[in-house]
Amino acid sequence: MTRLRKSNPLPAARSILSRRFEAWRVQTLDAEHCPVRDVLNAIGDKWTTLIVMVLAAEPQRFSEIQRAIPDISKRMLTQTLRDLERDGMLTRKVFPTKPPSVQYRLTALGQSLLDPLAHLVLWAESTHAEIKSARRSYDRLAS
Amino acid sequence: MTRLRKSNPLPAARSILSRRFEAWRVQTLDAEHCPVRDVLNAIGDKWTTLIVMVLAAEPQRFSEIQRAIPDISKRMLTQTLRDLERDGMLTRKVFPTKPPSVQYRLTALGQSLLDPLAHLVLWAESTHAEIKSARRSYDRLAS
DNA sequence: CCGGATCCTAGTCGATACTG
DNA sequence: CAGTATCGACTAGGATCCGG
Repeated sequence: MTRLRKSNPLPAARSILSRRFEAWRVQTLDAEHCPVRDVLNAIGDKWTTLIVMVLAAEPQRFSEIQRAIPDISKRMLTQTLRDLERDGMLTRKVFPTKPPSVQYRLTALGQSLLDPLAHLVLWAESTHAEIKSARRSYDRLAS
Repeated sequence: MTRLRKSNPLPAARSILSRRFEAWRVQTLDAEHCPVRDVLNAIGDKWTTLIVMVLAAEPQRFSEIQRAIPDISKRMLTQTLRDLERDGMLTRKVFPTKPPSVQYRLTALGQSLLDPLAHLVLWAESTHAEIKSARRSYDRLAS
């Protein structure tokens, strides 16, 4: 019975982060209280990160956010803002003007998300071309 | 007609990253070729990041990955692995043994994702308690 | 201006059964 | 062992109408 030997480790740098992942992996990944799953579930949807990034520089009003993200519907903007408020990522302040106006502002917790998010954005920008290229190759072979 | 003044900027540090976001915001966010949307769409699903993290330390076989992520179905594991392969994040190597065995290994591109991902994981772990607490408060008020 | 309420569709995901 | 195929449930998300 032919069997694969224990697969050899990746050639180069097993960074500290890699080992961190290993430690993480043996941890609770099975449960619903896994932080990673919970967080990814929260920010992995279509609009959350975009909204957080729009609010990064300064607080914005509902309609300002909507203008910044042209193709979001009011429904999803409202819902996503509510979820973010629920998670303590932003505060919602109503000004009793006429017509009313509502300002959304990142909390300290929300701002703390900007840093890891920025790393992801930079990675996205720097690898986007390569990913698209890989996709084209793959699809070309599959055709 | 009462109208809100231009909202005042956040008190503290407008970091370099914040300004980076501002620059990013004026850019193409409207289109489908926006890198951020594309990438978030790719890694924002339920399993992608978990699989990448499982493969972080060393290449793994199909069933090894499945054991590491107990509640993933074969269907989703296969599909997510295919998507990752298509995006050039990992390579798939079939050993013509009997029964067959397939090894999945992160490419350099896939490994480059580990770094931004690690930041996100650390953030998730360090803020998870606070987020859950915020959620409880919110839900308590809504009840 | 800022939503809430409702309806509806398209995609995501899981369960199960089957194959080389 | 490592998948594929098919079905059906669930849900994210869009369109539209309405209201303070």
